[in-house]
Amino acid sequence: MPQIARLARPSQLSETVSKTIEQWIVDGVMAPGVKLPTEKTLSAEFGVSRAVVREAISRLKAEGYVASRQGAGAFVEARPGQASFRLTEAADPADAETTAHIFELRYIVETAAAALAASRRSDADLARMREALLRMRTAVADGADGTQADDDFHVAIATATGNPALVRFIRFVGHQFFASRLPTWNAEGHAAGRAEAAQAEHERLFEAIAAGGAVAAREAARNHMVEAARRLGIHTDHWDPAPVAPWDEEALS
Amino acid sequence: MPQIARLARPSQLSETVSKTIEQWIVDGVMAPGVKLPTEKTLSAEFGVSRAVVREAISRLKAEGYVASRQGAGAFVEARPGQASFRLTEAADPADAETTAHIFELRYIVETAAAALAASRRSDADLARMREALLRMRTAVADGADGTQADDDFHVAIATATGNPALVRFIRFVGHQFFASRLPTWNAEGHAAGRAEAAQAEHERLFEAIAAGGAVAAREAARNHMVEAARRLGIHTDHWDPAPVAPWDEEALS
DNA sequence: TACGCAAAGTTGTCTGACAAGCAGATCAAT
DNA sequence: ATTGATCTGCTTGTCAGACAACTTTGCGTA
Repeated sequence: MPQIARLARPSQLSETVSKTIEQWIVDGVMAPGVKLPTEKTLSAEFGVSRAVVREAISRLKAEGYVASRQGAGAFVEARPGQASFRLTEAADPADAETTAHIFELRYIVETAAAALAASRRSDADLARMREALLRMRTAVADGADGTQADDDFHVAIATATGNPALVRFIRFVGHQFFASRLPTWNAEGHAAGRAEAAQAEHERLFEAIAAGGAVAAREAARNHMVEAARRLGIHTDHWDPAPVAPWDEEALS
Repeated sequence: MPQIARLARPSQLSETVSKTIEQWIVDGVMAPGVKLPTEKTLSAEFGVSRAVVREAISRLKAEGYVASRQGAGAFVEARPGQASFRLTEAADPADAETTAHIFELRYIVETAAAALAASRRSDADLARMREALLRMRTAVADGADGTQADDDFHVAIATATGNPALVRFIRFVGHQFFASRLPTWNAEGHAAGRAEAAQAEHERLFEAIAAGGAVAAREAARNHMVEAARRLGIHTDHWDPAPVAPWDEEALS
């Protein structure tokens, strides 16, 4: 069955206006902190109604490029890091290749996070991981749905890194690809032993992090992500194996 | 001089509506592909004008959570990966700690990208890197601004990975933190030898990638990112050193 | 010079109208 | 029975106007 592509719709005026202003900002034509032209001016210049301009500015606000103050105007956001980021182009299909690329990025970040979690985790972090692990153990034993516990386990690892940007990224990707955990945890996954295999990987990952072994944690996470990819039919041969090395763990303290 | 916090403004109605609907989506109350209530219904339910609802939906569209079709309605986006991601909370100040966290994430991704670029790069990729390198060489010689060439060099490396998600991420973060390159390339940076030092790091990174050495590329990128962080006053002692190991490079082919 | 106030300007919200497109039902032709 | 055409009702996209809430500017007074 060939992938049926979505029929393209004409862009809305508000999207066109929004993209144009975004380009001004990205190209540096409008610098951070600078005030945008008034809605009245933009309406006249673009030849559209004020409502269209307002919707365009709403888009820019949602994307973090612009902040507005009633009575004062709309300003280019000056704080770096506020703009939003998308893993894909709007026109990208939800195909296997796109998913594989994102999964590779996820692999890079999650293996690094595991190593960091091993060296930075607190008792509270470990308790959080343990709790999620227990829920997954129960799910395996009962043939039940462990996807949420699986997600929570990964977020707990990210939390142990103490880096909010990492937490936000891992949480975001985990949610966007929540469906990727279904083949592991659905009835078929249980019957085929995939849930049990995933759980063994989780247990190993947890042991490494609890033991404070950054190298072991990295390797356990790497293995888990590779196996997870395999369960989804994603090829991983060309992924960076993130080499395992003799390691001086005292240097991490 | 203490950081002066922005005075909080009341949320706009459209933002409140938008955040509420986003929560429905994130919590799974509204599943991917499902049709949102009509604008008329949302307007009545939230007790706001239709214009506010439209602005809220414009926000959700900008964030990739929703796609609308004229005459049909607005639908929860079914394709994973379309939603947008922000590295920070809207209320986060643009302080050094936030920047450091983001820099660490960038470090993780860019060091991995360098290793991948070394094993996957094409002649065209190398030409692109060389071109950017040459522009930076000229900037060092002339005491000129090399920030754009610096950015282009990093994007060329990301491009060599062949992973569009990596390219998008590195390009995005590079643009958001464009200002982080100024201390290297401004007059003071030239006078203090920072531009020259950065360029030496770039040259080493390029040599490793050109030679196809994933381990050497990783180490060169790691060193460059750590030095770049130091130039910005960011502490890197607790960063994952991404160990260098004896490596079987045949396994990468 | 500093403060208070008014006026002008700007964003936020509401309302109403019409255009453009979609979904579903119905009917006719094959 | 299936396909194509047409119609109707509904929904989103855009426009215009009005008013509320807030900000900025300019002027007058102490």
